[in-house]
Formats: sequence, C-alpha cells, structure tokens
Amino acid sequence: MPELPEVQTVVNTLRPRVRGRTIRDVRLTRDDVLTPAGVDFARLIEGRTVAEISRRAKRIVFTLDDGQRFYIHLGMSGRLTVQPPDDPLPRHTHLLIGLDAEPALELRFTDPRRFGGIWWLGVAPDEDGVVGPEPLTVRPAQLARRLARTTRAIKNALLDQSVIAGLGNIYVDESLFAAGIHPLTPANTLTTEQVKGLNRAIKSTLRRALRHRGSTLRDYRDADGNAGGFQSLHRVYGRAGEPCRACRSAIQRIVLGGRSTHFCGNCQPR
DNA sequence: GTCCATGTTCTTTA
DNA sequence: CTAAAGAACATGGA
Repeated sequence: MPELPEVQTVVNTLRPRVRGRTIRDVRLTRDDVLTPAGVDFARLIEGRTVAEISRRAKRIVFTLDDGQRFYIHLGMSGRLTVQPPDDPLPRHTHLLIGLDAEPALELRFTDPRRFGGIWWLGVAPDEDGVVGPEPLTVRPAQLARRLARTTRAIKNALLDQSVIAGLGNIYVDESLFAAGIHPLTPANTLTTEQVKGLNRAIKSTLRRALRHRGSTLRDYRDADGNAGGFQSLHRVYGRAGEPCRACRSAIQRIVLGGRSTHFCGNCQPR
C-alpha cells in the first residue's frame, strides 16, 4: 500500500517524536510478524535508544545506539503511529514499543492483512535482499542500463523493486502518464530520450506526492494518524472512465502483472 | 456471495 | 538453465 511518498512521510513524522528516546518496554503480540523467526526482539531493543529513523526503498529503518538495526515494512495495510499508551488499541496491532517520554508515548505497528512485518538486521553492513537504486537520486544512464536488461512491459519493470526501489502501483501509473509512455512498452525498447523523460517524470511525481504527504486510498496514515492529500491530484490512478486531465479522452484500465493499470491511450500512445 | 485493494515472494510456465 | 507470468498470502470494504 504505502509507496515511497507515504513511507517517507511516516519517517518524517516519526523522527521528531521517536529519535533520541529510550525503549522502555516491548510487546510483540504475535511472533509471525518478525523475521527471522526466533529472534528475541524485545531483549535486543529494550533499554536501547533510537539513534536514527530512515527510509530505504519502502522500508522504515531503525538504527539503535549500539549500531544494531531493524526495519518495518508496512505491506499493504500497515500503520506505524506514535500516541499515548492509553489511546484505544485498534485490532491487528502486533507490536507496541513504550518510549521514555513525558507524557508517555507508544509506537504501534498495526497491520490487518499482515503483508508487512518487522525484519531484524542486527549489525549486518549490507541490506538484506536485492534492492535497486533510489528513484529520487538515480541517474538517467543508470536507469537506462537497468531497463535495457529486460523485455518486460515498462509498468512491470518499474514495479520490480530490484530494478528501482520505492515505486508501487500508484506512482508507476502516474509517472508513466507524466512521461507520456504506454505501460505495455517493452522496457528495453525505450529510447534514451524516453528514459530521460521517464526519469524526470518519476522524480517530479514523487516530489509532488511528498509535498502533499502521500496518497490515502483507505488505510494509509502518517505517524500522527493523518491521511495524505495527493489522492485527489492523481491524473490516471483510480480514474478509469473519467476524462484525461490533459486531453479529455477516457482513462483506460487494463490488468498487467495482476495489477490494475491506468493510462490515457491518447497521451500515452503505443 | 463477488470483486477489489498502495506489496512481496514462491511456484509454474515458456 | 533463465526470464517472465501467475498464484498465493490475510483481511476488510464496496
């Protein structure tokens, strides 16, 4: 659910409330949200201070004062909030971290669908798994090199986190519209000029979404519980049948890689 | 009951 | 063998 703009907004709202605070008590109410299984997560983090909170791809990375790290992925329906411990506890809250604050604060991870979770990294210098470059800083030549390696539709290639990290279904559709590229275009057939335009479109789309604190379709909230505001500015995502904001022709919806894909057949010709 | 959902990973097919 | 397509995961809302 949350893509780069939403995850970054969570990090931005989390940081001033959590960084520098000491972890008092940890409650993991079901252990299958933790990877690897069997890690004594509470013992590892209790008494530690949160040195930094950052984002890599769609992961929210916590760095502790002893240099150990873990990350939380929100999956499709995850929320990470900071609130007073006596606030009513929502269903499907799997992790509660009590923080040393006056008045007391609690970091909560809630995720009904449980596609998200907590991954313990320890002091491993490398990140786990293959994660592509960050879309806000990737250079056009680097993006071109990675797209040239696959014949897949550009929509599917951009959703692949090992090709480029942080994009999801909303921002791939929005970026392809902004670049005027049809989602079915084979990734390796894009011209150098098209990749340059796509690179610019991705960056401007993400920056605009960040300014509006992400998109809330249903579940997404930042760490303070606030919804995003970008959803009303989507140009194609979720607008099937509605007029294109540029040319008034009807936005089309097809299924690609099992995901809804929205585009303007006129502004994004094949 | 049906279909759909901001994601990732495992399995099957080509 | 590899790349790509498809299924699966779990819950809830329309």
